[in-house]
Amino acid sequence: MARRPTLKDVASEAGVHPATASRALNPETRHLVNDETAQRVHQVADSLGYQPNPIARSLKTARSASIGLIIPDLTNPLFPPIVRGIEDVLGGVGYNAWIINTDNDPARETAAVESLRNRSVEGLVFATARLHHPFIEQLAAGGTPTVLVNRRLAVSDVPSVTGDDAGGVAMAMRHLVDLGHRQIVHLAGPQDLSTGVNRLRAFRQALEDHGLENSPSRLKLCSAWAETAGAKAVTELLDDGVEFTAVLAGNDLLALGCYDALAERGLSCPGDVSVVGFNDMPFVDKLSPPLTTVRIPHYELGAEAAHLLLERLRAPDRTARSVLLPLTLVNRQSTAPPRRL
Amino acid sequence: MARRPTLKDVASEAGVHPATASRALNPETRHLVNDETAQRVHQVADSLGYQPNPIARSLKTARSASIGLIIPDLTNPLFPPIVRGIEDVLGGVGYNAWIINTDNDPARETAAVESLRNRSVEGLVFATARLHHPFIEQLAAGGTPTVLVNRRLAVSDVPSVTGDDAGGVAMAMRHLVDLGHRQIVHLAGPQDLSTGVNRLRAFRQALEDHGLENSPSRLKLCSAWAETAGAKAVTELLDDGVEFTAVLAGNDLLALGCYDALAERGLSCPGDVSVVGFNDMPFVDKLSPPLTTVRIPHYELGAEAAHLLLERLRAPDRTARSVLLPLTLVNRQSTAPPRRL
DNA sequence: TTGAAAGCGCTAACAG
DNA sequence: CTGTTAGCGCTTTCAA
Repeated sequence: MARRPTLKDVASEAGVHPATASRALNPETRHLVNDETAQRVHQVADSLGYQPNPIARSLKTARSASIGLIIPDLTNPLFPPIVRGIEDVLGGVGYNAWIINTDNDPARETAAVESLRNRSVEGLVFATARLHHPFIEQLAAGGTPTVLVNRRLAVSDVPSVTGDDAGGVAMAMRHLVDLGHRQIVHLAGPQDLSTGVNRLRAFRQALEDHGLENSPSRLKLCSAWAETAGAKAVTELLDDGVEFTAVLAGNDLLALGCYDALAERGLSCPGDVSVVGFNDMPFVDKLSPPLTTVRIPHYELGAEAAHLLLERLRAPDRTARSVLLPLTLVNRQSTAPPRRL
Repeated sequence: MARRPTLKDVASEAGVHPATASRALNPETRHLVNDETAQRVHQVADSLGYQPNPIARSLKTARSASIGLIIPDLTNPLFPPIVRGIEDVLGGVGYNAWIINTDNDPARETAAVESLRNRSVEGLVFATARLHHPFIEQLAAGGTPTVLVNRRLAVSDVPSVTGDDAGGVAMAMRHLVDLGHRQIVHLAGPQDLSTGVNRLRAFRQALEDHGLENSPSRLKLCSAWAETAGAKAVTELLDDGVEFTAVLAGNDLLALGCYDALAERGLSCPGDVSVVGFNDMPFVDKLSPPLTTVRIPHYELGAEAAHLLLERLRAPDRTARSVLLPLTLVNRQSTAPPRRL
């Protein structure tokens, strides 16, 4: 197999110095070279099938046209669309992403970031942010271009791209109230994540806005975004005799658990209890009943995060900006007017 | 921010030549150096927080401790487990993967592979293989270490890791026959993919094995692994008055379409028609009825593919070997004895 | 506008 | 066992 041509090959074939060939081939520096020469170099490069060696370039420039993407777990259906959004935008400008799964293990996170830095990644996108996340804060404070996606930090100027949870909850609650519901419970997600606390906060706000009683018994804190946690919460609610006609689940998995618990007690959805989820995961439209849920534009979240990061790379001194993407209520069959008044 | 220490820093701090430091730090060559010296070098490296620069190493060695992984689309729930299986195994030996989504576009595939080679990836894993796939065949013939996962080529010695479709279909068919079904239709997937043809072939074999009539009318070729294709196929079957009591769908998406078509015609599953899927995608246990399906161990497929590739990298001359992983039937509620005899 | 020269950080002959 | 030397392929001063 013939050795791949190098810049030197192109240069000698075109009768110029390698430095000139480099300048001619690099769009950034092409203007420094005689137009005619540049064209010749390009022709030779094409005919030889020359492809620059990104490794050599990285070594010299300490840049790599790549970024690191840190996610909890690729098999969680939330993340693939985010990843694709990021990759599609990056790909458009010749960048690539290294994807790391941390399984929410801080040790893996730090190790991964260390190894990414050795690879000279130019920036980092985290989908793993907890409300208090010293590691990320340090990194960002240390000047590493960093963007958060899907989740954000509690107080910080690290730019983030997230869904407008407050708006989403408000829509969901209005929907339930419009249907006639007055006794609504919330299955809140982990309170160390921005999504968990923001949705809970918005739930309380909505109760107030609609003049509904803010009864502590109508709130369940779930320690994980998991079906079992949702089922457990609803079972306890039922056992405690809490009255409710609707459930706002912190996410779709919790809503799924809710379905399970309801079914186990012989309660029908939406006949006895309406349920609203969050995320619009794949296939929740295939449940029975199809789940009414607040859709988060995950692909767009990723795309926007990539844009933000690229912008930071180009203009590091521009002030950080976070973006909130609008959510939409997907109205399916798991919500209906309450049976009892 | 202090410059990261280089090998030279470590060497001078330890009072040795950089080459010695290199040998001491690299496990492969550590035995070439005095034990005492090596220890000192390691200590200095630790205290300085030295991390080798993989880019410089790659440039020198033309190896990169990374491989390329070419998949159709990360948002298809089939692939994330495969990816994780691969990454987990590779990670264990210090390797990483570049993930590329092709969206089944051959042009993107060739472009991606080209760019991966520029990055000196040491091998390639394809999850995009079609039965006839000249590009992959050329690559493998050209000496690029290549492994296929999930799908394989028609005739070729390119090693692959796939599920045992024949065995899976046999199990599913036996299950249906044991329930009493005699009129079984197959929704076959795309016939340019090994999965599509292998399952169809196994279906025919099973008909023969069980002494069932091989009626052409009981077969529908679907042009895509998509819900709409499955729905269309079943609707046509019904319109044509074909008699059947069970459907073996080529995959879960096709089975989903089958559910839709059945529901639209007011037929119940499994009361009127039993349905078996393929893959055991996430959440098919939440459908109503929960889908009986043939489970493919996607994570293990990925892990095995990574092992195979690593082995090829270590011993390129060993003869290529393909592996077939056993499938299991997940018996849920979409199958039952036929109503009519 | 182009060439010369140096060097990014590392490893691999080769000598000693 | 260790040091010397050279160079992977590219970019970037600096000088002409």
